[in-house]
Amino acid sequence: MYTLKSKDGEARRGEIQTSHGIFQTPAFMPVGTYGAVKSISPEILESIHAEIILSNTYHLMERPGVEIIKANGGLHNFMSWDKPILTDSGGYQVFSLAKKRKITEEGIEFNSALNGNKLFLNPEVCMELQQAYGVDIAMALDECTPYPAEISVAKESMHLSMRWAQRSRDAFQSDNSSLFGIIQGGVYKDLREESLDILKKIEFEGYAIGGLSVGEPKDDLQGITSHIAPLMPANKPRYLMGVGTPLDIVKAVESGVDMFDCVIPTRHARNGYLYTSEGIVKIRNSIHKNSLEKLDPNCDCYTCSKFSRSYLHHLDKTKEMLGSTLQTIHNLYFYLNLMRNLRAAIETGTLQSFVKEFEITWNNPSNPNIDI
RNA sequence: GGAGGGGUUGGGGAGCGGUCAAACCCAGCAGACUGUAAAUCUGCCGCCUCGUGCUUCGAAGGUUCGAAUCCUUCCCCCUCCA
Repeated sequence: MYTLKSKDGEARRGEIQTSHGIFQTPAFMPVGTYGAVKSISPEILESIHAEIILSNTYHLMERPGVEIIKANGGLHNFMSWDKPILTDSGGYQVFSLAKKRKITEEGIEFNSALNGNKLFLNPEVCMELQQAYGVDIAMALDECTPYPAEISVAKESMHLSMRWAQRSRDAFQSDNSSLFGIIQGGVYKDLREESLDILKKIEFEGYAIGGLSVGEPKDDLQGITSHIAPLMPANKPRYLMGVGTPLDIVKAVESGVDMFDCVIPTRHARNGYLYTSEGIVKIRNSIHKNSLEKLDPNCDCYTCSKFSRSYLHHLDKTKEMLGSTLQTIHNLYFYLNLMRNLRAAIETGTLQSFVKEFEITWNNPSNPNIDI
């Protein structure tokens, strides 16, 4: 499934084969929680060269429900996207919907936010759902350990995730899709190593680092990632879940991570927070009201090639749907383009200088337009 | 001409003797957002020398310890009847 094409330091340039085609790594997966990347169509996704997207097992289970997706011929057909799809298991919802769920050894009980119905998710159900959706990459059910967590709590939580990982593996049977295990262990390196060892013994088609970017300091995010990524199997994909800012991603690629997903480009786009070659542009701010400039003079995306900042500002202020669409196109283009540039840098062995250059804009406290 | 109802801080609109610089919504200004309960949320939004400070609720008088709130006159607006 994974083919390594070249390396530059720890960084890896590769590609991953799925039954819905190949995608290049390092890869960024736009998030389409409910089977749609918010505000843009699959056609647009293809036009900005998205090669794989992420969707969500739990949210799709709640709405529209697995039966409707099955009746539509699977998730690809349902949403008319014929490239690879990865689904998160719902493990993150254990964390983000903390007030609405109960965790036991057996699984997770959710109280639906929609109608109060009791929903139940355990590794077996979770695997069954993801296989019924027909996704290319399924994730093991895990508990995303919150931050901060005492070492004893993080350890117990990690071990639960590992038992669930074994059950996920046992329940997952498929010839044309893959299952990834998820490393937990909070900000504790020894727990992370232990978690990885357990998962390696179980054997998955890929391995993910979970439970990061949940509020921990940047040093922990980078520290844990750079520590654990190089220890992950070299012949399989490495996926850092839920990360992150452009700088987070660049750093993690340097550490040898292959796959990313994050709501930042899409959610921030809808909130008028846009990534450009010069830093952040908050298009909602009044300073852009009269600007005839392009959003990013160095960007080739549809939004930047056709519209002025004052138009984007206007769309955002009037809450026109087109504003969300154009801004999402731009932010995703920025992310996908960044991944392209990273891949090219690894291929040519110039990642170090690429990162240095990147940090001039994105890791410079004296630049007001950044997001460290 | 007759009968009623109104005029409140940018707009809409509460308040109807003290707890009112005055709810709430919109607009405006800024901030947040990392495996999406998020096209969402938070803060600010009369003035200043920032305080038991000042000036506000159509205008001017009055009652009262105290008025956006009660009374009088005036000026506008709206509805209905002629």
